[in-house]
Amino acid sequence: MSNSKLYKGSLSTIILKLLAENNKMYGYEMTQRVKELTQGELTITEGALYPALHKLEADGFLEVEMQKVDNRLRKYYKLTQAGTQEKVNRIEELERFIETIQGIVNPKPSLG
Amino acid sequence: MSNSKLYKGSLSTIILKLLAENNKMYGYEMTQRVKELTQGELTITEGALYPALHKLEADGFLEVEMQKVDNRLRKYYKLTQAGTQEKVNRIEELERFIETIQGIVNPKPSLG
DNA sequence: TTTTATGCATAAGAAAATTAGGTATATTTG
DNA sequence: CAAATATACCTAATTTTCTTATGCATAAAA
Repeated sequence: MSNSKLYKGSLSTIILKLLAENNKMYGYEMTQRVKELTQGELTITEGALYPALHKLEADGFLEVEMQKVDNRLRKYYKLTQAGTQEKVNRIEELERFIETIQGIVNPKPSLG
Repeated sequence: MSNSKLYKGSLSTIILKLLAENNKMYGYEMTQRVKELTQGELTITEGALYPALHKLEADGFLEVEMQKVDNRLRKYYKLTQAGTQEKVNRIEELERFIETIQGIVNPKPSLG
């Protein structure tokens, strides 16, 4: 319940941000981290997450390192150098979007 | 230049908000108003706008009134009662999204 | 022993944009 | 006056990015 809609386009920015803060993470871990960070408000579905990770990797923003834990396979992702820069761009873009939309949704009454 | 990305899903919320503030507007006017309000940061393309307006109308949130001005036809939209309520819901949802994503992008350091 | 959690993945379909075009009238500019 | 720009609507093809529904496999909990 009370699940905030994920606006399309914001997922890869979230992934980049998580990796910028945590050095390396695996997919399942990201879904749990987002739940924590948002107190359950946002659920990243696996059907969205894995393709997004694959695309970021294909675009050269992430690199992969496999690791076996408890006989289960984990696919750890970390930012490449390009990914570190891309994270900066995407965060800027997201923050610009938020400011911009605030200008529409909470318009300041014009002075004068 | 410097054109903030429109996160998919936010357009219809913007439309509802504009109509809540202006009683009635026509499509072209909305594109211009958004440019003004965002100082050119956001450009609503017509290929996105018109289908979105038609969908909001089909969903019963908007009603239409034609008007001829200078021999050119304008299609004025206004909120229905359902549309007025929907606007409240969408704005809430958008604000929840913004808060939620702030929690990821600008996480408050945990206390203690 | 069955369900839940962990961990990856893909495929079908829907939603919502972008891009590129089309029509038409009015106004501005060279 | 002709050409370009602004006003005003529209749609079709494509792309992007989700949701929903599966599937496989191991580990832990009920």
